[in-house]
Amino acid sequence: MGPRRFFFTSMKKMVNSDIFGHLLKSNGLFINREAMRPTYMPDILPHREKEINNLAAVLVPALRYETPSNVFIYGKTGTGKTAVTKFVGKELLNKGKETSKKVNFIYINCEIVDTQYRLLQNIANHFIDTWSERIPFTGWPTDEVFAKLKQMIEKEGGVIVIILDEVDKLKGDEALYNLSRINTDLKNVRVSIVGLSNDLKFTEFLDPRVKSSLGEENMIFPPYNAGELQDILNQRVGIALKMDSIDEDVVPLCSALAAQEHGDARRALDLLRMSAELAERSKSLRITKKHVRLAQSKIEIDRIVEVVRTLPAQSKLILLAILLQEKYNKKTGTAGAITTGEVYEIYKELCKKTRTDFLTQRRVADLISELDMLGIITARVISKGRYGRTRDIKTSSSDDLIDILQEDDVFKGLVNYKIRGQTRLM
DNA sequence: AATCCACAGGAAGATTAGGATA
DNA sequence: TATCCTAATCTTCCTGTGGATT
Repeated sequence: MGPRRFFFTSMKKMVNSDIFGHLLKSNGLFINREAMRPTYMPDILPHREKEINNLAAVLVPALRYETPSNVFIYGKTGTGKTAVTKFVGKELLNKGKETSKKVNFIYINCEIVDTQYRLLQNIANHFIDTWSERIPFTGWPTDEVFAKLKQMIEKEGGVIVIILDEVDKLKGDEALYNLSRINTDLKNVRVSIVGLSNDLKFTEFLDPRVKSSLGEENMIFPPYNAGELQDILNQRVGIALKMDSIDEDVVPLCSALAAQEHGDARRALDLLRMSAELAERSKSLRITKKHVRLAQSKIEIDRIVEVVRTLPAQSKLILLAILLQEKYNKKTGTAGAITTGEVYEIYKELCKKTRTDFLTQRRVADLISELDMLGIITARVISKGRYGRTRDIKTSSSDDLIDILQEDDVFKGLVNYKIRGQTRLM
């Protein structure tokens, strides 16, 4: 053991290994980095007092062992649905403990837990330490899990509030139907459900029985306006950052930019956090508008890179065709304006090279407009008079997307693919 | 004013994939 | 495990059209 230990300690001295220590010491701008993460739960949620009170009013019967109404809450992303419900839930639990009432509060994100089986399993496993053995990931018939769940919560007693975040992601409405009727089979315990959704039309094509029983109360969270976003950001700045580490026009800028994007508080926070991190990395003493601009473009680029990376193969081939044509045009000095037809021809060539079978032009046209909607390219319809009507296709990001496509093994050989010198009118 | 290119983009049917059900 | 259902994907066939050219 001795020599080995010596080896390592001496290594440490030899190599310039204290990279983190160096970064740790360089006094950054943060006091509490966590406070800028979207998961952070502040003690006060600005501009949501009304929503908090409304929800609390609906749930308060739980503390008297009465069944609270089921609630549906709508609101776009970043309007504080999750934060408000979690906040109220926490308070409810506290009050329950204080008054020694049996109140349970379960939060489930249906985007992750998206089938009836896993939903029931998830709820049931909340009570494992109070009673019984765990329900396995798979194997049991669904109705048996349901029966077991009822048995378990009956034993638990009291009132159980279940939060279903992103309910619209839940597959099939059977789960909701069963849950909404669960109270009829229970004596000792009351269950109430709070569903969160960012899709206003969600209930429209829901089983009417579920709709009426779950939508006893409805709440709508409006988007934040720029001023409200400023208050939220300022609150976080106070917790997260050192004094005097931020220009006073930074928060208004972040708020304004996020307000344009439907008042999404998460966006605003991400933008601010990224600005702060960029400022810190560039060893600036204060966060300035410059950093916000940088952060904004970085977020945008990150988004595009992520989207491109997860694109289906066919779309990738189409995108590559566009990129190659663009490169070719740049080299030959041909002016922009790539048409659908041109893209399709190259796309077909690429498919032959990769031994992929190609889609029809009709379909490719749809995929092109899909790429347009994702913001990777811009494709607007133009008329070239006698020479027809087509789309004018350009990549919208100046960044080199070819590198990202190259990660895909299939594309390795294609990136240097030469477009045949085609003589084309105009 | 008439023509006509090179597609856009709608409708409907076929095919496929993934999940539910027996 | 087989098969059945549904939603997404893709094809086929189609009609429509802005504006340079004739």
